[in-house]
Amino acid sequence: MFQIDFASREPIYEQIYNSVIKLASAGVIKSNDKLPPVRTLAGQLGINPNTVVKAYHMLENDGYIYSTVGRGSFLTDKLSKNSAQKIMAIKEFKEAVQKAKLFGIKIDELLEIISETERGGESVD
Amino acid sequence: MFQIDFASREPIYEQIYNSVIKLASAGVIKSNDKLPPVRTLAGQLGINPNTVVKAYHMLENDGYIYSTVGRGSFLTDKLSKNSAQKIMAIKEFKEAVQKAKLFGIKIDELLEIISETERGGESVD
DNA sequence: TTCGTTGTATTATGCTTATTAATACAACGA
DNA sequence: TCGTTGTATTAATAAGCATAATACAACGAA
Repeated sequence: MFQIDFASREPIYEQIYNSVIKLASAGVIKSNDKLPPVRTLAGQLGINPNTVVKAYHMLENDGYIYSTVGRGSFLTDKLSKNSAQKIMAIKEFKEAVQKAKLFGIKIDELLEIISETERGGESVD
Repeated sequence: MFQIDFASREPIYEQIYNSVIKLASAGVIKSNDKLPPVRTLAGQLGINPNTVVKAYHMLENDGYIYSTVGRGSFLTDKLSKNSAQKIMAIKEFKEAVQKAKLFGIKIDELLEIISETERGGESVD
């Protein structure tokens, strides 16, 4: 479910953080769902448990998950499928398209950028 | 003229690089304008000359400035106001795509938004 | 209660990158 | 010639990321 790009400049703990948001946004995981235990996820990804801990702490700090010793880490409802953040992202994308148009950037260029991003980005499934 | 955020995760040399593009985009600096000498800028920003050198080298590599020993560093015409704005717009568009991806927005949705924008913008009557 | 599960905390280490430091050299123009 | 300025080099320092190895604390089930 989680996938890490070790070549990326983006820190692993941040990739995990983003993965949780992506998975929640895509509806793959939902409120109150349990995340993999730190040791388990670390094992699956072949990384150090501390790195997972760091990501989980960030998520908890931001109110996206809550953790209890002995039970595990669970999604809050802050990351429901149609969150305000998703709406914001769409809005910002629209603005970026407008601005690009304003400066005479061709549609083909935008499409090219999107497909580049697609190739470069990590897949989440 | 240049401003650095020491708290930012973005490296200083990268901030300088982006500053030059932004300044050109805003028309504050123009083609053939001279940039501050590395030692001067380093002094003003309170950083090491090598850091400025790194930024200037990147800019030169990308064809945005040209440098001559004894004379200084100057803007090329690749960074005229319009092209600088275009470069900025592309950067912002890339960021918007990344963010959209983060929240699980599908490519099809992005394409749809683009074509909507296209339809809306072409209605000239 | 015991025991496995799981989050949390700590300390040390290695690695990479960013930045600084201190010089020296080379080319340009007045 | 001499000040200005870009370039090059080598070393040292600092910060962030990740690993390693443990230990402790709380929860729930048997």
